[in-house]
Amino acid sequence: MTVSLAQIRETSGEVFLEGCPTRVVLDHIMSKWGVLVLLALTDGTLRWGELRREVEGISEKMLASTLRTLEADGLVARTSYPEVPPRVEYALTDLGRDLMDRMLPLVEWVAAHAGSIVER
Amino acid sequence: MTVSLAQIRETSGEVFLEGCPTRVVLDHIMSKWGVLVLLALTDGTLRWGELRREVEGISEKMLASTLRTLEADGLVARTSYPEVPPRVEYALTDLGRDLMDRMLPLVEWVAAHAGSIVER
DNA sequence: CAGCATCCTTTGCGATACTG
DNA sequence: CAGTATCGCAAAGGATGCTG
Repeated sequence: MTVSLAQIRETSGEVFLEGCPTRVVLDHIMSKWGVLVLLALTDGTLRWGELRREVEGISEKMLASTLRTLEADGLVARTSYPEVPPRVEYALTDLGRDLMDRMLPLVEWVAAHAGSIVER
Repeated sequence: MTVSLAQIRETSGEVFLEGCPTRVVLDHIMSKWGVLVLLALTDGTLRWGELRREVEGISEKMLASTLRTLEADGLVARTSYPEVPPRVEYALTDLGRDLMDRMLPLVEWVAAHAGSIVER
């Protein structure tokens, strides 16, 4: 056992309580589009249009709101260049990269097992 | 860097494509209630009622459907004892424990950082 | 106790059209 | 190009009541 649930309870014993900050952040980063956007940015900086194409199926509305949430959380940095036509780039912050270091093993595991899980 | 996105692309290069199995499983285990139920069961076996009380705020309907999904995915095992009154226990399967080994570090990180993230 | 069925409200989300 | 605004529907989810 490398990690214990007890440790989590110590750090934030409220995980199972409504309105707990952990639940809020969990909802952001583990949302359908949240993970995919974060995952896409793990590759490196991407522009709005690239992001939209990379995360297949995402609507402009959802991309916008997902990015705004992640930016507000300090996980994604938005840089806009004062050019014409406008160019805006999105990248993970240090915090975001820190997060993805923990999330990638999980996503890897899922990617490796998803096939056999779904085919039941 | 311990893991790379490239590895994920190799394992399941379709993560960013619609209908990809990885997306489906991701949606199950990273859903609002999915994580919390899995997390609760990391402690050990729980009965229906205990689960309902542990995961504060979950409705019977959502607990039922979440458990059915996770059971169908082979992550949670349901054991019903032929007694009166009925007793049903839920526990992680080996696959489920394997999954949680990867998810706990992530949840731990979130629990540790959620406070400072939300207060922005 | 451990659920399922039903109804009904709320939310998420897509589609479309428009702007700096 | 990189968004915002508005509409409308379908799905998520809550409340309640019923059952083996």
